[in-house]
Amino acid sequence: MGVTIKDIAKLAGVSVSTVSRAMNDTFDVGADTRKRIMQLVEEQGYRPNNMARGLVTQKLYTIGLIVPDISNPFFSEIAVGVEKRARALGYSVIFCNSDNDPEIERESIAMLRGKMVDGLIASLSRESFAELANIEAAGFPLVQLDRSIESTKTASVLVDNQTSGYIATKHLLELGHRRLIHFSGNHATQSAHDRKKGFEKAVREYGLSDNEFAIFEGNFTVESGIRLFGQLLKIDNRPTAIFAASDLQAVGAIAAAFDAGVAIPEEISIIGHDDVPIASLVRPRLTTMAQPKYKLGEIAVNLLVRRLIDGSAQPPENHVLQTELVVRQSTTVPRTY
Amino acid sequence: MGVTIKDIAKLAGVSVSTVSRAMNDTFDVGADTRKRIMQLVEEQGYRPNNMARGLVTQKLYTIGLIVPDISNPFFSEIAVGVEKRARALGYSVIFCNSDNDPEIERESIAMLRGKMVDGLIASLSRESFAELANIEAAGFPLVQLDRSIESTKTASVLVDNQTSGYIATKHLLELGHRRLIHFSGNHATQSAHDRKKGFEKAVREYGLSDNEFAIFEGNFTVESGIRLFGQLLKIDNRPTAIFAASDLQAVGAIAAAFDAGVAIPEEISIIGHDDVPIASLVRPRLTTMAQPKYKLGEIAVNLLVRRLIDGSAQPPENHVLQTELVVRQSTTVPRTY
DNA sequence: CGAATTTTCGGAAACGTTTCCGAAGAAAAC
DNA sequence: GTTTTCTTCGGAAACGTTTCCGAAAATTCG
Repeated sequence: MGVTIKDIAKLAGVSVSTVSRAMNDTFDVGADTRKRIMQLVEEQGYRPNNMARGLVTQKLYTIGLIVPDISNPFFSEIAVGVEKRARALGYSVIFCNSDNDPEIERESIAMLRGKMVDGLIASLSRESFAELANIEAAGFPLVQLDRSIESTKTASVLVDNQTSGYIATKHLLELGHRRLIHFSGNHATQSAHDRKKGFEKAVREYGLSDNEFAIFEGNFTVESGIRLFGQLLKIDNRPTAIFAASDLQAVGAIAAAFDAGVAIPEEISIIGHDDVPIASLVRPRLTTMAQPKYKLGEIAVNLLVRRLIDGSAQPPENHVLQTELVVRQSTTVPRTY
Repeated sequence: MGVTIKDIAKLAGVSVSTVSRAMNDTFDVGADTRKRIMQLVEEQGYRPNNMARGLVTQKLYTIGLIVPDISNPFFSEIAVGVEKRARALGYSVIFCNSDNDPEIERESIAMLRGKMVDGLIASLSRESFAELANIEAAGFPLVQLDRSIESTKTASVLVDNQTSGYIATKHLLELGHRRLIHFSGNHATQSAHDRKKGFEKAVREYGLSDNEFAIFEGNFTVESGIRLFGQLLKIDNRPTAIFAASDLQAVGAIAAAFDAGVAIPEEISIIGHDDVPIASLVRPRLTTMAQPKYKLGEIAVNLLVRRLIDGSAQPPENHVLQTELVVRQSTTVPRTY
């Protein structure tokens, strides 16, 4: 359709290869011819066809990004981190929503590979381990995002969810709470699993007995928070504090509390996880564990392009970032009766 | 790297073209040879290289998506709409954040075209009209998203922002409010412009005098809502109702109101725009104009692939969707003193 | 059974690049 | 002035497909 390298070559009266070299190499072409060529390029608005180029160089300067749901504020912030950093390095990104569905994940991976993306950044469900083994075996560059897998063969960037859960819970315990509940996240994810582990560890460490804490299984959504809070209202010996696996969940719980007329944090303290934008908007402002979301995305692409450039010379790095407790208004000391 | 069509051809003892036909056409190849080939394909895990294919067919089955900020819940919902619909139709999508920066927009468009995406869905700033003319002239398939441009040569899907602003304002007026303020959106966007128009129209229609309404210029962010509300507190003859150009802005205003101790909606009614998820989470629940976000994305890709298939046989369609007033808790009748 | 038609397939060009190799000419060395 | 070395360039192969064209084989028809 557009203007091609042949057109430029013809116009400049040189061969195709000379034009190519003029555009890529810095040597091996005369100064005046280069100038002439570049001028033509400018005039004609020539842009090399990356597909043709990719065919021979095996590099498309495109990376794939697979996340469960890009409308989830947690992932959308990661996505902008990925996109911005990628663009700065000359890459562009194809994204796919997986809905945490292993079937869609598999499909997306296959599609992306067929499209010859240079590498993949993915936040996969635990069911997709087999698929990951394939990717590894084929030597396809991959960095795991947010969700760790056991294999040490693949690069990853993730947060230390276990100590994050531990610190969140400890915050509650140190305030004096002794009846705790954890709203868990999607059990298919490693991070939900780890946060729960952290909760349990803290609770054990403080010597709480089995009837002093409980775990409500849920997922990361607002609806889950609403539902779980409703459930909580029905039990006797109501807890004085909640550790929600996500801010969305926590915000849902706060809304439900408001509607049920239970005062936050006076009657029940709530701590969330992630520090998404809503967290500081909701009243009371949500105490939460802040994830370095933007940074997660950034580091992921750093790791990936390093791998793309070095090949597999270096062993894969596994970055684990720490979260940060940000205390706002939704947690306080328990009421003394 | 992987297994190529030649390998399959060799294994099957047929020519390359036969393998190609076996995979694409439904005729022109014997039933038994086809079966043999397909079996090999399965065994060897062969997937055609889309880049090579795209080179000859000029179709990559990839579309570009340019939005100002994918972490904005409005756009992220649109994004899942386009991604899901695109995937259903066999396309994948490359996305770019433009930050409403014409420079980045230009860059992204050039990059996307070099990558030979089949078409483009974009939500561009008004400054990029010149660029659009180029795209049109080059016959590059484009559908304008959410933001209209004057040209009728390009397909578009957008909401009727003017009547949306009109209806929102009318809602306030019908409740009895007579001192109104509009928090405007990013002036670089057409939609902000149109909503403001709608506000003005309604306000004139109800015969408000110049000192009974005002417009505070801002943008679509939470911070803008907070800042503008602070500004509002300083004026005498405080308005009794606000029409905010976006929910984010409205939510910011509600938070600021909460902090300043002004009761919503008793002292000031607020209506937002978009109906993003936060709107129903915040207390009081936000009255707002619901945009069919997911649908916007869906229709955009429908329009685009229709164009991709038909070529420019059909004239470009311009879909304009209507918003819907959803009344929640943040608006009520004005207090009578 | 021969001719006409249909089915099934292979060869080759093409898509737009990059890159290897070698050649021609200019500059440097002797 | 001849040989050697650089510099600058062109030719051609290659990347992995699709698709056009034509040929061989198989089928149908009279």
